Amino acid sequence: MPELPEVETTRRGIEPYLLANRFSRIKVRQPSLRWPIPKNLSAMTNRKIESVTRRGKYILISLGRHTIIIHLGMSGSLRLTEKQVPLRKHDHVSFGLSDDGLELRYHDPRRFGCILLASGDVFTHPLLEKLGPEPLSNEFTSDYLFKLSRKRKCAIKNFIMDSRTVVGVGNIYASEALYLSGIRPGKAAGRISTAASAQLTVNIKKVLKNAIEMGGTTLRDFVNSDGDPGYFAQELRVYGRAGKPCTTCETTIKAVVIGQRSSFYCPACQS
DNA sequence: ATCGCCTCCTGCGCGC
DNA sequence: TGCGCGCAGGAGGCGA
Repeated sequence: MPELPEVETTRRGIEPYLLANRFSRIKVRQPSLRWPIPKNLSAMTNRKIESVTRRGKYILISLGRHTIIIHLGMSGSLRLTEKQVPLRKHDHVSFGLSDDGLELRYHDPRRFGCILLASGDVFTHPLLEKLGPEPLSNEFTSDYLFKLSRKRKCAIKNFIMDSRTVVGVGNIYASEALYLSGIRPGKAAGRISTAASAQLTVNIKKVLKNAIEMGGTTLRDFVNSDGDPGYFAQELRVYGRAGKPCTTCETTIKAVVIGQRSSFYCPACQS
């Protein structure tokens, strides 16, 4: 389940190899991802790769007029390998690079991810146009979060995981940020105080920044690595710790399901 | 407009 | 040790 930090780490890992390079061959083996891979993806060869950016959990590879949009879903990864390295099961797409004998491979056992193609302004693509601010940007402020949450009855955890509110907050970091902010995940978004909203904004930024920094340490040898920056060894305070003692007060951590997703909190530290 | 449920898919963990 | 079942999970889409 790549969350934003894993996606950003992947982006940073592949960027140096892609920039100013070209795809010499694009081979699609399994086109059935979340949406079918467009047939003309394979035609996107020999175009200069102008940038490798990220919007939310989408990796954007700009080829000038066209942009390849890649989402890793929950089991996807992108790895660089030498072309002669045998394919693994679930290596659905290979992007051969022209310069250096390397290949970018999209691997996704559960196929919840997607690879799409946009032409023109990628930010008007339906998947991108309604996205909220980047969590680490100056646009994501406590004031913004507070105002947007007014009169909202949904759980605060669902609210911060909604990409229209803010992008890139996945299930793990939502639980962690709410813990650090002393807010119960099931609390109605509209009932969050200004102080809690400020805490939450800061802590969302904090957990994501921490994880990205930890990811940075895995960037060495991105080529032929296991391609899975995966879950950084960041200490998780509540996620997956149901039944274990809270690291602050030793109260037993509780698990609840909110919006079909497992959520964890300390009944004493969070209200 | 907002909310909550459903869906896609495979690997894994658990229970027997 | 082996098998089968059920669950997890990002996020768009849809029905209420």
